[in-house]
Amino acid sequence: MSLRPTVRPATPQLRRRILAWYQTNARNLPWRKTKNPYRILISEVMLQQTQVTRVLEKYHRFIRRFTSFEVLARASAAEVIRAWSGMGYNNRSVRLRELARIVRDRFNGRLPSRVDELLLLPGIGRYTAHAVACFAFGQRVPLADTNIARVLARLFPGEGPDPWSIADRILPRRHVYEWNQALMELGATICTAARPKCTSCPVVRMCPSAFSIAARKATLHKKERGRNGIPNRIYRGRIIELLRKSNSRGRGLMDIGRGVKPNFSAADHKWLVTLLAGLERDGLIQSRNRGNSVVLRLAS
DNA sequence: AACTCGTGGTT
DNA sequence: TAACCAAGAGT
Repeated sequence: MSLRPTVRPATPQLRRRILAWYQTNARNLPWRKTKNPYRILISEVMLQQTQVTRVLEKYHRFIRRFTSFEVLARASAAEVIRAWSGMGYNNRSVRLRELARIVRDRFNGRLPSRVDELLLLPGIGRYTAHAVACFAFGQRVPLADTNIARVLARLFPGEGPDPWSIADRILPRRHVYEWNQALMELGATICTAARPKCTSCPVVRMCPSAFSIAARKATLHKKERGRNGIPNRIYRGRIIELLRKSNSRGRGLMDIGRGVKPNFSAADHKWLVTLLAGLERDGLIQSRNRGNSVVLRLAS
């Protein structure tokens, strides 16, 4: 019996090369210069489905205005929603404030550090829980986001569709913070979805997919039929954006509808009412009927 | 488990 | 220009 498997995994070399590459190629991102759990959490939630360049614009202003869980918990929903302007997925801002209140009321103002505790908080799923555990609390946990999933799928084709199991298998003992950041960095800057820069890749020699951009599997997904084929969330966003500017509008539904949808007609009334109910249910707005008109405002 | 939730840049 | 894409989460 041999002392080691006949086919030695290439992971040691893979780790070395990727970590070395990261050392000299890491972007200078503000959330990489702190281990403050609050700031790490804010950055990770902002980064959900949102480009780094967009987050960079808003991150500083947000944490300067809301400096801690305590401050964020004390703010009104409307304030937080306004500060979220331009970020998209406005539900995240509401959940972030709810999270801050839970941390204040039930965790003595300190963010839990364990993954299983983090997962119970609103707006925190598997990715964010692991990211916070690793980046803020230094824990040795694997990480898989869309970048890492793409990198691993190209490096290890045929190991199944679950990036988490691969990430777990190749996770190094040490330098886990740098490792997880490096995998994301590689996916974001080199191993990109559209035109991977294989000539600049530190592990091109170990990559079965090098220079063979996997034919984008025809994304079968998402109908998202709204009005005229435009998803409802677009109109939701327009309503929120309107309310960010003018706090309250006491007008007819017709006026509100015309404010967010061209050619808004009486036939769209029911649709708009449903839309507003959804926004209210999500804690983004409050609406009151006042006779023949409606008063809308951002939630308090 | 498919669907929904913004926003704006890139192709 | 229409489609795609971006540090996912909730239902």
